[in-house]
Amino acid sequence: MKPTIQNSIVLFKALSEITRLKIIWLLINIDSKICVSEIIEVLNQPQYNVSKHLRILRKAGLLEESKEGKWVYYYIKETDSEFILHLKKAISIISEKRHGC
Amino acid sequence: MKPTIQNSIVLFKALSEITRLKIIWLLINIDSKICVSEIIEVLNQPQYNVSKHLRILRKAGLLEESKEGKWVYYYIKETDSEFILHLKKAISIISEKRHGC
DNA sequence: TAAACATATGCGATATTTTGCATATGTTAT
DNA sequence: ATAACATATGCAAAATATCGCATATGTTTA
Repeated sequence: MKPTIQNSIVLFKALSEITRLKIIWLLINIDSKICVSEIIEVLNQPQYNVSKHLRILRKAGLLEESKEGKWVYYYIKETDSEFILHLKKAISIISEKRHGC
Repeated sequence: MKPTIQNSIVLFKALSEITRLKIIWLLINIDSKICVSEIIEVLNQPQYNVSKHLRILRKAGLLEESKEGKWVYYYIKETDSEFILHLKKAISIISEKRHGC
């Protein structure tokens, strides 16, 4: 299905914040799931902000979560949306330098 | 050249506002230049806002302008950035419904 | 059961973005 | 030169997003 312009805005907004874009970039590039505490460590951001940003990414349809005991893992949601596939390809091109720290 | 994460943020922000996304969608889909007053008419937005949004899109590197007499025409900037090319492909997929009015 | 750990969320403070208005700039027509 | 038209811009107000803190929820370990 083609996205509406409103859908598209939600996705572009989700990707317009640096911590969120770093999370997505990381997940696309490592190509596996990762738990919240690892994201906090890699990006060096407070727990509550990482948590809020993950929620926004999940609501936008970019991520999914799986709860495993104490931990919550996040991973890139599978999609057949051409729109999202193009966005992912774009993100995978972003330069690697200085994403953590 | 690969974009930095900061470059990417500028682009995603530029595309995160509905009037701006509509302008880009329009220009990609008509595949020609268009003058400011036409954009104002099609999108039914005040002149000063259209003008400001065009400026943001131009500064982000998505549009270029050409002044012709009284009028200023805007058009999609040619690029060889793979990142921007993927974004354009994504945008061209967005559903046509209700972009004006 | 209590403590420790991992994550989420409500709310006010702060920062950023967008809007609306007034006005400026530049061009063409009379 | 003046008027009419097309577009741009500065600034304050309004709207929105983000952050920081406190605290809540849920899970495991002692």
